[in-house]
Amino acid sequence: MTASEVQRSSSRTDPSAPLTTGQGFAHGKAPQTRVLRPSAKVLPEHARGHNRSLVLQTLYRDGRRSRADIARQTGLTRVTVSALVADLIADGLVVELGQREETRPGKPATLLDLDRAAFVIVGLDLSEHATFSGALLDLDGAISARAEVQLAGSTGDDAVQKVLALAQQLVELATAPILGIGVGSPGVVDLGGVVLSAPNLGWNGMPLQSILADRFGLPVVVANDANAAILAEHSFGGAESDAMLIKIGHGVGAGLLLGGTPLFGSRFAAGEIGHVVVGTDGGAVCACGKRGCLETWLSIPNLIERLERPENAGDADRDAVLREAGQRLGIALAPVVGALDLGEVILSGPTELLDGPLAKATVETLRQRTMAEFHGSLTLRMTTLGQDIVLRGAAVMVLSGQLGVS
Amino acid sequence: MTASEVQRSSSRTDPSAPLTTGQGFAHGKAPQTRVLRPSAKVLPEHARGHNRSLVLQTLYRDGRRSRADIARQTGLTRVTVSALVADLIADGLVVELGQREETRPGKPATLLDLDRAAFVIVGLDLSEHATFSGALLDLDGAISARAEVQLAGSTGDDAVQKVLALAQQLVELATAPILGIGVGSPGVVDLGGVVLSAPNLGWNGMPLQSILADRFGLPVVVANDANAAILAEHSFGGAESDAMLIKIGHGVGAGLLLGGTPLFGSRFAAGEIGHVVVGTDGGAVCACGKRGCLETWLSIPNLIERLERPENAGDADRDAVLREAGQRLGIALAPVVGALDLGEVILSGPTELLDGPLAKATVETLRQRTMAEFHGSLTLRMTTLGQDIVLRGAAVMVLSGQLGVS
DNA sequence: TATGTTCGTAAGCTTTACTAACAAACATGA
DNA sequence: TCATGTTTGTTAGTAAAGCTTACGAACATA
Repeated sequence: MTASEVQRSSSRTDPSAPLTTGQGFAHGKAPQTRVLRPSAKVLPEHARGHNRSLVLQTLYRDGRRSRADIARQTGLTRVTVSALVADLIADGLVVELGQREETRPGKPATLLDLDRAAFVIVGLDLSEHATFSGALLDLDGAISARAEVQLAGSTGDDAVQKVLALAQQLVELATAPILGIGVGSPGVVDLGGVVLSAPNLGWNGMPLQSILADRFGLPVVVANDANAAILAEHSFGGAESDAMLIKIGHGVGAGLLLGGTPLFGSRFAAGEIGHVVVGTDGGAVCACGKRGCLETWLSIPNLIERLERPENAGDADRDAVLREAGQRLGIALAPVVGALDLGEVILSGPTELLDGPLAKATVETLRQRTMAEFHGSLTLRMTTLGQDIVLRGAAVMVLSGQLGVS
Repeated sequence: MTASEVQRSSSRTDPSAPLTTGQGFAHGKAPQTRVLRPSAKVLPEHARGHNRSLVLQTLYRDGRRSRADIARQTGLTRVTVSALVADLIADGLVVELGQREETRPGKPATLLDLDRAAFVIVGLDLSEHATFSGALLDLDGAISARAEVQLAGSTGDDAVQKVLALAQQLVELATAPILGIGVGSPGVVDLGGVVLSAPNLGWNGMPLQSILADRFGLPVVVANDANAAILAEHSFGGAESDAMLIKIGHGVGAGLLLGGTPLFGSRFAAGEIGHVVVGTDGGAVCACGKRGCLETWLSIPNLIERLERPENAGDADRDAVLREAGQRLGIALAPVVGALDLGEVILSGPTELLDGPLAKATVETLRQRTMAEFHGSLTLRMTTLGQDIVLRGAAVMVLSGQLGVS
């Protein structure tokens, strides 16, 4: 059975459309600017899709449950759950595991679970400076194979070709049907997976999602790398529903999760904080022309440059540099944390630089500059997902879009 | 027909529950922190409520339409629209206006409209310093009667009594059934209308919504004043779906609308930016103990105090004071505007102080400190709704909660 | 006057999830 | 040992929702 057969089994033809009506990442939220038609009509079959996702999500998160268990947990009846489960088994998404061992009165339950080996997801991370990396992930987000291509200075269509080659490698490695391809790209990406602007790659209005969908005939989701990262942190790293992830690398970007939903912004540029000016006391000149942009304080190349200066050779000097960077981050984040009432801020990037004086200074500055009574419980921590955070976020986007699960 | 009969006609008993399943303000979004049951099951009747709201919304916004017009606009069939409209007419929400005058082939259409005089809304604004004000509003948000009570230093339960007295006055003034009571309160308000913290009124965990609902037996929505204001600006003032409203008065607060949905924050304290520290160069000591809080620069009492100093008597000096306040606001907002990719910032407060050098300096500072290429099209303007913005926002909350309309 | 168009409604169908009822399979206690 | 109670999953029938098809009414136009 192939992935496309799964789609056919629901008599669907559009490969990029979600299998269910779960709140898909790329398809769920319309790019509403000033909606004329406030919301769409709802048909009974939409409710069906929602409940299907609900069952799937229950199994995804808690696994090894009987139909009766699911019924109790979701509030649906056993009859309805049976019907939905039959659908899901027919689609190859759910399998019966046999009877429950546990000894208790009544007919023994037949345990179910997501067939976590039935599908794989292709995840791509385009956010590193010199390398495009990719992986095959299972439905739990575990990585079973890796691949990468060197960018070697490619931009524009050449860079697209590298993406296609990388995806091709991974598709060929797959030993199970592919549920979809998720891509975390730098820059500004709209809801249709068009990279509106990624200066380092020379992309302006590059329709990456369509290009990949046309090439592979699979569902594809393309989104900003930091947005992917915050989704990964939410699904796999235990992040709260109101959280912000700061991705510090060659540049500085952020992903925002508000009420469990990623924020895109009015021009899809939410989280682009690298060129916000920090403080009222000057700072270094930035590539963008302004003075004191967050990136001049915090990007890894800038940090390393300052750390390698002769006058910063000592441990105390090194700490001072990191502390100052952390303070600047705190100054920039304080208004955001205050205005959004965030519960959690997560840092992603090189641990050896971020997880120490820098993070400590950031959280201290945040506490000093916001209302302690409300934000005293603010958490700041490093990501627990390491370097694979974007890859795993890309998988979450596919899971969310195709199964309504996350 | 009374308002409570409307509810009974749908065989509903809970007066605080919405008539429809529209995305209600107070009831729509669960206070999700880490949801165990991801989302609720969906029954066919929920779809019905949604479509009912859809029809209502179409009539609310565009008015004077036939059943066939609505069908074309919503995508529902004429048959379904007829059934929904029959429901709405039975509930007294919609009336037939007679046949369309316009001469064209075919059977003449019967025009429908919301019965905009059938209900009134009680709106209360508790955000002023010395006065609670209230109004009766029709479904279009127009004010037909006003009332107010002097606070006279009341706090705690005394202040609640003043709210009840004000509401009582307005309820007695009503000449049509009351759709509900909307309240804009200062401080932190949770989704159940409990005022968690409003220092000036001495409220801590005050269940204002329940108190009002118990007293009047009507649907009640209580929310933060700035949140109410941004909703008013969205519904009546033409604000975009990603916008922020800064309410400057005795304190400084903000309301955020992201993707058309108000933001509440992880502890319901979203928008509480008055005590965020601005800049890196000190500033006046604030009542909260910190230095350089936004309120020390921008609150009206602080502004007036500085303007009335002898050394600021000249026009140029006055402008300098206002300009500095505007710059400080811009410094605080820049990271927020950048991170959220806001399209629009709206100021609410005394026009004579805000709408001039202050607003000009704010927008200039914002442009200087964010990425021009993305935020060059950022708009900053005064509210068009004047002093009644919170009252009208309170009405929007009731409309949204009871009819799924806004 | 005949024709075509549009509106609103009636009748019947499909889909959905519900309730009620039941057989199967187990534990438990008399 | 056997009757009883419990739990599971399924079958059958019902209610609600929106759909398609069809039709009469009311109009404009050739």
